[in-house]
Amino acid sequence: MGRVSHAQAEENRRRVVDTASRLFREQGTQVSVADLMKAAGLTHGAFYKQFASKEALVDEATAHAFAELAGRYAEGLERYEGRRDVAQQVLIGTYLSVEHRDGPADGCPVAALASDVAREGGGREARRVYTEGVADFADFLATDDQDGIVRLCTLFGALVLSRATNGSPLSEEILAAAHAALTEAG
Amino acid sequence: MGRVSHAQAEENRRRVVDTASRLFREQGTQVSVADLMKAAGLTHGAFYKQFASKEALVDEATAHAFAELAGRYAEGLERYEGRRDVAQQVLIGTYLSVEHRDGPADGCPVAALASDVAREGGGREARRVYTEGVADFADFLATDDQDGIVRLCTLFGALVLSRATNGSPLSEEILAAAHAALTEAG
DNA sequence: GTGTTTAGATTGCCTTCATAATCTAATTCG
DNA sequence: CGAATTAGATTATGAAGGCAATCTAAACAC
Repeated sequence: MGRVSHAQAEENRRRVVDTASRLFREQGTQVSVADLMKAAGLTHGAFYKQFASKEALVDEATAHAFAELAGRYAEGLERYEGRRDVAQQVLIGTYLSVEHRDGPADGCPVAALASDVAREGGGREARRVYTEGVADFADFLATDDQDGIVRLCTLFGALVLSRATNGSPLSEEILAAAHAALTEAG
Repeated sequence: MGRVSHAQAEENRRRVVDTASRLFREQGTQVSVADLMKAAGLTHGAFYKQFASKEALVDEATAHAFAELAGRYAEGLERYEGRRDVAQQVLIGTYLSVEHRDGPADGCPVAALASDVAREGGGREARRVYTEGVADFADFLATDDQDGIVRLCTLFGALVLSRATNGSPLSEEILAAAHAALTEAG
């Protein structure tokens, strides 16, 4: 109840950010501070000792999610030793999987946060981080004869549409069609 | 202000649905009943004389938005006398315009409602209507040598990403890149 | 070890939400 | 014209929202 060690407090803070970054991706940034803190195993009153406002947390959680994503494809590039086309194909395969569709919480923040970022005010940190993440992702997806931006649109669009149509067979058709298109002329 | 004529009441109801379909596309389905009714020129108390619940209105407004969309490309097909490729190119041009990016309120519901529909419960009417709309849209976009689903993913993905990155030059780059890709091998 | 600091809990404030009941006036129907 | 109906306004209710003040106990500094 009372106080807790510096180390513990920092770990708690990290857990709040991590939980937020997952919950925001899953349910949107409008999840309540109370629900969020409950999910992190704390009470909502503890929140404002660590964060200035909910907005500040949204910014921080967004950055956290994008840092994770950046790490993931840096890791992929490293594993395939600069064979970028192979790393791309592997990523596309997992990106367009039903697991990714059904698990937005630890999935791509570009897909999960698109509408929240779009509806936020224009001058926000979250938007800057998001835009940077989109640019990096597009760079990663570029091929010799195809624009990375266009490939990202297709990849991203397929995931978001498959989520919105989930429950209908169309959802899987979307994943399959986009996968085929993105792997043929890679 | 007491009662109002049958005709007036029906027109009011229509205005509420229409306002809702615009506001939901612009700000998401979590806009409050009070704000919605104020925008429609009525008080929030009047709402429940016409609609069973907010959920019911979401369903109805979603269907309304999609009916409008269906009308729009039916009209396009008609205007170009079955020249489907021409109708497609015209639609793609307006779809990937900055006007469409900046005006979600009377824009494509597939793009505007994607995340709201995805986060709604699975068994909802809005989701069924949405899925049907996606299928129809994909059919409309198909070409001889390209899958309509994939083209829809690219088109839709570009618009949503350009909205989320709006304010950065990347936003316009996305629109331009997708436009080029979708018009070259049409 | 004593005193200060502080993480987290508890509680409360004020706003906003969806929904409902009551009130009011006008329209519709006989 | 008069009675019944009803659209919309007003007001109420209870839940949930963000945020802040206070409380408490443990961790640190000395």
